[in-house]
Amino acid sequence: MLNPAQQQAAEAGDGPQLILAGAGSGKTRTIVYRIGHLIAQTGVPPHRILAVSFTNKSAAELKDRLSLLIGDNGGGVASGTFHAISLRFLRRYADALGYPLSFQIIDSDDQKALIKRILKARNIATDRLHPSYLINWIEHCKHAGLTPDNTPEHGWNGINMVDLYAAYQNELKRHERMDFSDLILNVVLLMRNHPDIATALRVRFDHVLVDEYQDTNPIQHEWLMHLCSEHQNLTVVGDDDQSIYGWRGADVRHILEFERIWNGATLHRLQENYRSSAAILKLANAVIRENTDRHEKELKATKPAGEIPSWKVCNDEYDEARKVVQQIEQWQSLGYKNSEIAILYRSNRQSLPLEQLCREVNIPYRIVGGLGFFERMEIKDALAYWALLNRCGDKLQLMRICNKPKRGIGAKGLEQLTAQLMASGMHAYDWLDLLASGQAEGVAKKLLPFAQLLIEIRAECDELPDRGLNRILEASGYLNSLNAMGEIEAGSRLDNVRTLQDYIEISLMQDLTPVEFMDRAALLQSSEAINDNKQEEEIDSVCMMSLHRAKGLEFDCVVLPGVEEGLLPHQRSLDEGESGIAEERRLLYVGITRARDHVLLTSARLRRFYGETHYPLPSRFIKSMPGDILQQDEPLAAPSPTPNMNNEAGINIGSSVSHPSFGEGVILALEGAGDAARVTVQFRRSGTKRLMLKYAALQLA
DNA sequence: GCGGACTCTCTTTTT
DNA sequence: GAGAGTCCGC
Repeated sequence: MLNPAQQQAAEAGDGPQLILAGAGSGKTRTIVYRIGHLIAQTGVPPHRILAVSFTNKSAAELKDRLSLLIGDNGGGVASGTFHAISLRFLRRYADALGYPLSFQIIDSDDQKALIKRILKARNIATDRLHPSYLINWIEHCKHAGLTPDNTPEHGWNGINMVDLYAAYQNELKRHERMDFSDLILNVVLLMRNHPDIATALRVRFDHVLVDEYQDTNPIQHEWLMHLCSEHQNLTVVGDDDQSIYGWRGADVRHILEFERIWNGATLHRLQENYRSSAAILKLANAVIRENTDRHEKELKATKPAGEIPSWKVCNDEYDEARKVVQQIEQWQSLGYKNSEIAILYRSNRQSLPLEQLCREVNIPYRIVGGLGFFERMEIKDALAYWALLNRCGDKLQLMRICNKPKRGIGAKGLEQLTAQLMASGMHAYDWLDLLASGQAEGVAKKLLPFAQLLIEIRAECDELPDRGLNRILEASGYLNSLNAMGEIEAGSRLDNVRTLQDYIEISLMQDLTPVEFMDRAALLQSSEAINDNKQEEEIDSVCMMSLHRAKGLEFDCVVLPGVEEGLLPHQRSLDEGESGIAEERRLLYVGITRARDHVLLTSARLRRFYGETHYPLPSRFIKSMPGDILQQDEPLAAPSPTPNMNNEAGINIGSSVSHPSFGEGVILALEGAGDAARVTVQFRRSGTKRLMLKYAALQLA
């Protein structure tokens, strides 16, 4: 079943184990077998084993495979994402941090709104401090394990950032909310500052296993340290070449220096790739080889050569979509199922033209990720109603829906309402009860019918399969307010609400409490893993998702669209310099190694982004793929030099030039001749411009 | 408080 | 280019 290296890793004894597992080398399989080995051969009780992963998808897969191997639903092995496991701990101990155990999680939308409110209250204009910059900075602190108390002073345009961090944390606490990073940080704080809790958590597990270890950030590292320092039974599996979460604070050094950090760690290497054809691996190896600062290694193919991957240059994103569709149809004719075909892009917005064309030619597709189901407005509204009805909704949720549908509460009224609610010191749902009992004053009177409705419906809730969701949405007039939005929009929103109703019914059949359902919704945010009825999977559809989301997955056929400068590598990472580019290269490597049989890369010469037109060059990564490992439909070097345009400077298409005010750029096109000659230049910083060659004062760079 | 017109930002990636 | 956020007149 396992090859010798996998078996050695799976059956290793106690103590820290580092499994360096290349793409497609049977990583998850090895982890699952190791867990099986611990239980069956070593006699470790299943519930004393903790398996940690990063994404819901890989957590779900681990669970599935464990169930297959061990049966009995994985036999009670504790598993989940860092965030989900942390939440489980916090639901038990968060009171030690001054949080009620019923705290909720704030999603990124509400987080942004909260940050904006804080900035506004302090008269800090968004052009002086951009909200998302502040959010990123705070997250950065949290990933590093810093609280407002021990964060070194940081000024930005004369603004004290640490103050804002503290204010944000206060607001969160006041609203009884934690953000995603808090989940991890707060568990660490519990373990740092509460020896009794630290001990309780530490003795809970005898073995801890971590998947995708290359993506751990310092706070997760400390989290593991606390749990494992005593028994040292930490098994980590990962691949430094697939580290793609640097922006989330992931630090490859945790895996590169694992043996130094965990004394006496045993190293296992899995380098045989069972997934991809030799031709695909050749391409992947060529790409990743260019990165420095990595474990020197090369994936070994176990499969025959197969088809050489190809690269197509397209005119624009629609032409690209057409070529992608053509390729998909060809793969279909070879007998590949849609579900074995994936389109993996760098940025979610790239899906738009692809979706459009797939719809036109009737290729069923499924978008994984993008705007998450639980992030949609109508779902957040409906959940707020439902949570208040089921006595777990909080102030933010009441504020969210108090004027949906319109109840005559505007900005002023909202302010008063918040003040009243805060002054009461009550839970939002208790306060509504108080209103219903006739204690409403001022604006609060406008909420009276709603408060009474809640009490009325609660009485029948236990009988209803969705615990009153539909009743409250109907009776409150919320559904009508959706209907008023126009047929098409209302239709899809109502569909979503109905889907939510299904999810709630499923969760109730699984005996989940309302709070547990809210947790699930907050952590999953997209709807896939919640979906037990396989309805969606029955439609055989092409998968579209970001490269980040594709990590850990595999498909027969993979399309990587947009292999261009500015997209892959992404513009934002270009600005970060070498380390940013190295991560982009790993991203491409991850993309290529998802494929078993076929890979198609595409680049567009013209691409529209927020209304602007760009003329990207092919990705620099293409240069590390010579013609014998990548079929190119176009010669890579200088795209057909245009005849001499009578310019002494020797400027041609593809020439790098510099302009006194626009800076560096690349020539995209030449037209006309002599004094009338014009050039189109794509400047690195100033965008694309069409200039008279004679006056442009361009210099060859 | 509401609705319409206007302006401006946005999306790199995820829990 | 779309959707959200802001401003203003009613």
